[in-house]
Amino acid sequence: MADPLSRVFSALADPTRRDIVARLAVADATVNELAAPYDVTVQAVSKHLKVLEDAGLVSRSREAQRRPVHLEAEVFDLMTKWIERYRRQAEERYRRLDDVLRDMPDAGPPAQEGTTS
Amino acid sequence: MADPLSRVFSALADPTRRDIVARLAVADATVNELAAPYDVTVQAVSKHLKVLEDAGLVSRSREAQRRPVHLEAEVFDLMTKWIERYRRQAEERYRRLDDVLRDMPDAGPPAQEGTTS
DNA sequence: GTCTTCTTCAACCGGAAGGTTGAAAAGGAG
DNA sequence: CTCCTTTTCAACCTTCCGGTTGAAGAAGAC
Repeated sequence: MADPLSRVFSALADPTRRDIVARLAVADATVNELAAPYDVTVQAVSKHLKVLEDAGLVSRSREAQRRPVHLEAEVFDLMTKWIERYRRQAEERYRRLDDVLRDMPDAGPPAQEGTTS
Repeated sequence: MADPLSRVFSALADPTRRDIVARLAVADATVNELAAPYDVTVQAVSKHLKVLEDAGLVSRSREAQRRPVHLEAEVFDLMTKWIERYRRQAEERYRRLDDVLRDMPDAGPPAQEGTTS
């Protein structure tokens, strides 16, 4: 899976990873601290962090043996832009459909609407 | 995978499905029409549409044998809200960090627990 | 040096994802 | 009714994903 957008969406498709992101939004944390609340092994959380890191959502620095994890907010823009683009497009299309229907009082389409029975 | 947010993120983690969404933002389409550009079988696209439908991103009506697929824009809000929340939080924290660093020319404690008096 | 802590690497396992082929519904069109 | 089109269902296969255990790096602490 090469493209960045897929990596970000995929990374956030997991509830545990979203929870990690939520906690990192409050404060940086180490792998051990992050793993504490969950009943999975530290290794599993380390894997989750690798996924988040590959997606560009977090970065890790070094501080003695510890590797504090930091949330990188910029990548969110990628998603937001993608989402907003198609949302706007879809909503505009929706609006336009309303207009078309208003301008078309006749010309019975096959849609089984109420049909003025 | 029960929760709606995971379903939406997961659905959009696939490039083909994102492309389908992009095309549906322009106009509704049938399964056959949607499948045409890709070099996968129609069945595969039908599966993709099922994923998108389960995520609430598209809906299907019935029109003779055809099942026109329609993009539902509302679900995007779920994601947008989630994303914006943590992005804002992270950015605010970033700003605050700048302030802290400016007010703290020295004194480097390991900054373990919060104790944000 | 040795010990301890924090983290990651490697191998493995079960299940879900995305693809295929083949057949079956569902509904016109002849 | 018989065909044809559109779509989905059912198996099946392969790869990826999230989890495990066990061992190995990395960097203080003693």
